[in-house]
Amino acid sequence: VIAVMQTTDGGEFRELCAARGITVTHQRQVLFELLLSVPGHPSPEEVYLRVKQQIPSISLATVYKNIHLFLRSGIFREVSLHHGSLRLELNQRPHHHLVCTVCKSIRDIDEAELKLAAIPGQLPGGFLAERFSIDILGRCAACQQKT
Amino acid sequence: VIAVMQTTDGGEFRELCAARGITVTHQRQVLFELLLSVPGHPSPEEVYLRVKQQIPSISLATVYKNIHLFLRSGIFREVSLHHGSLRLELNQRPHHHLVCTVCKSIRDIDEAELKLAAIPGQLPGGFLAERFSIDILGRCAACQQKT
DNA sequence: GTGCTTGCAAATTCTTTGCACCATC
DNA sequence: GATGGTGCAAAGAATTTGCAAGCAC
Repeated sequence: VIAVMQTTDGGEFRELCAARGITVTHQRQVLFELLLSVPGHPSPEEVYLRVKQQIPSISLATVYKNIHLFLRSGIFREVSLHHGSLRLELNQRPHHHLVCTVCKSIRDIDEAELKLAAIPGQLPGGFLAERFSIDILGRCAACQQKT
Repeated sequence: VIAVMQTTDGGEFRELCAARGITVTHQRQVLFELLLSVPGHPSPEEVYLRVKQQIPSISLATVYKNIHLFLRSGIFREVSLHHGSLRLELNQRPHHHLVCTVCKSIRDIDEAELKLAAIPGQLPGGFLAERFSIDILGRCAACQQKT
């Protein structure tokens, strides 16, 4: 399911918000339109610097609050879940991860339990692959019950 | 290739260090043995609290420095690359990521370019999968040249 | 003995929070 | 006009850095 449409006519954002019970503000509207147009995987700080060009008075706190609002309501996603700090991988067996999007817990699953295709030898941009890592995102049993 | 063997007889760590030109210190040895025995995906802070039980005088800074040393020399890994801050996913097409372990850049690759197996419907621990995300880790073209 | 490592404290970076004022419904 | 949002500044995490003293080779 694609949460965000490609068009950018402004009315669309109001609909997204209406459907989720989110108040529409000027800051949110501009932030939303900007995020649709930004390439790559920007950090909140990078986003802030860009929005600032359209709303010079906007604060970094507002950008953070609204980014989190968008993430919570499923309008945008994180690249990979941000655990707030570095996490070490100590499991030496080939495995992948079941990551809970609610509590951010990580559970390992043996590679053998997933039937995988091989990585193509040839990757775009001359990228040299060394290994790969699959995150299966969803809800752990405990967080399903809390709903 | 498994960088770390299963045995924990102490001499092994010296070999690992010798092979990489790393100085062996008491702190490093204890940290290494501890990491081999810790389950899950601990943060530096969690690791610090545990090492402290064996070396009460150890500092958090030393734990950080040595964790990074271990990561740099390939003795341990991160769960997923830590970019220092939250990163937004704005690409609305189904895709995965080519992540450079050197410069930490993220390049998208269309899902169609990878032939994938489906996720099993039944996952351990009653985990409810919503989507999945593949990181292909390696070196981007630019970082390959710098070597 | 030399050079790298440690521990401490201070500095940075990233993110969140409290609060007075303002905009939206 | 009530409710929730914004901007500011301060507080809080997470991480890094500078430096004097100590350990490894």
